Order: sequence, then structure tokens, then C-alpha cells
Amino acid sequence: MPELPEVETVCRGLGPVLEKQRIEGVILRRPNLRYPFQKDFIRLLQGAVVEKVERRAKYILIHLQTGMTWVTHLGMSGRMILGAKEALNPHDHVTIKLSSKDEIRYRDPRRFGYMVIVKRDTLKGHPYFKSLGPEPLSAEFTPKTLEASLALRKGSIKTVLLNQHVVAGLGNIYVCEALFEAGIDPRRASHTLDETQVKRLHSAIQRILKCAIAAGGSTLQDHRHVTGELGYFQYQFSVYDREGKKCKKCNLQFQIDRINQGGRSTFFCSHCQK
DNA sequence: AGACGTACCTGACCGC
DNA sequence: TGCGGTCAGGTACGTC
Repeated sequence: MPELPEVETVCRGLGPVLEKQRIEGVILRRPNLRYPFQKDFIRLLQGAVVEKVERRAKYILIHLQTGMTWVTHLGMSGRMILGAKEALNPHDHVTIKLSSKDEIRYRDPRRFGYMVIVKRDTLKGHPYFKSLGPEPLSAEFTPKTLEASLALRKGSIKTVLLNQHVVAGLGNIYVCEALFEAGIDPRRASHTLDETQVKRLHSAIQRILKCAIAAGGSTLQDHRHVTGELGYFQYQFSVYDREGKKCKKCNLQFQIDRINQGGRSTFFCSHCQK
């Protein structure tokens, strides 16, 4: 499930392959992913030279020298595959051919992903980006800004951290892990966290994300580097998908619980997280 | 405006 | 072996 570290890993893989190359061919094998492709999708990509690959939240931004930006969200199961040698998979929906003769495939069995091409200078005001929260690894994300944002909300801290308007890029896995590391009960109302707890949460979020990026993200089912390599942060999970297993923090005495919050599984240790 | 529930989609997995 | 049910979850959208 691509969250920030997984998307970052994909972007770092795509950058050297795409930048400075001309897009020579675009093949769409279906009319839509999550949404229909825009009518001029192929026309806007064809012939364009890639300037730079960036990430914002969980979006891949591919800036073109034409002034347009090709935006991709991987949804739940999206993958970018570089130089695939194997036969076409039924879920290979898009193929991009580059002047370098490299080829990139977009594969997405669940089709929760989406792509859109917009003018680069309108990106900030685009509905997908307009009200996104700060990048958690940027200087704009501070204990103070987080505290102010959490104080405004009365929902559980777990669901508030999943809200991309509060902080951009966290998903279910890294929210569970960050709350565990910070020792905060996921059921706590967001606005009841005190300054010390917000500070711990802020640094836990940053530390977990940095570790996960260094590990190339987490491979559960779908995530891969563009080369097909696995991420390996899943081996460092403290709570995610560890229901019934011993807690790694409290001397292995207590078990990891699993509850449902907002229709999503939350994993935590009720002894260590208050 | 925030909180909450639901839809979207397919593959993996479980129980019978 | 096969089949139906359930779960996984990021985002948008409708409702209150």
C-alpha cells in the first residue's frame, strides 16, 4: 500500500530513468483507472521531454518541459515497472516508451490509482493539492504547526493523522507505527494531546518515515521499487499486522491489540500507549 | 467546516 | 476442489 515512503522510493527510481528523456510513445489499454483518462492525455505526453520527477504527499509529479505536469496517484495497488521483460499482465494499463528505449509500465490490479495532466503553474490550486497539509519531512512541519492542527479536531488521533489535510503522506501503516513509538493511544481525541505528546508524535512521525524511506518502503502485497526490488521496512514493524503478538516495548508481556477505527484496522499496545 | 459512513476494485485468504 | 464471504485501504463524496 503506497504511503509516503513507498511513493518516495518509486520517485527516486523513476527520476534517473525519466529525466531528460523524451516520451515517444503512450499506450492506454483501457479508458480509465479510478477515473476516465482525460481526452488529450496522450497528446499532452507524446513528444514531451521530462524535466524533473518529484513527490508531493502520495502523488508522483512528473514535470514536463512543455509546462505541464503528469500527476500519478498509485492508489492501493499501483506500481511503476521499469524495463519489464515479461509478457503483458492483464493489469498493465499504461505503457510509456522513452527516447532512451526504456519502457515504463503502470500496473494496478485494483485500479484505485489515477493520472491527470495539469499545467504546472496551476498545481498548487488544483483540487488534489489545494488543501493538502505540510510535507512531514519539510521545515513547514513543526511541533507547533502539528499542535495547532490537532487542537482543532475532536476525532481520534488515529483518524486525524490519516487526514491528508493535517499532514500529507501518512497512511494506515505509518500512523499505527508512529503512535506506538510516541506512546499515544490511537483512540485519544486529537485535541486532548498535550505539548509533550505532540512533540513526541512529531519526532516519531519523522523518524519512522526516514527509516522507512531508507528501507525502500514496506512490501506487503504490491509495493516494489521500479526495478522490482522489494522494500523491507515491514520487518521493522512494531505493531502493524502484529495482532496477538508480544509487544516489543513492554518486556514482551503484553499483546498487540487490533481495533477498528473509521473502517480501518488499528494495531496498538494498550499497555504502552496512553 | 468537521465528522462520519460508503463507494470504488480485485486478489488473497478463510471456513465449510 | 470449489465456492461464497470477508478483508485490505486512499480518496472523493454525500449527509448531518
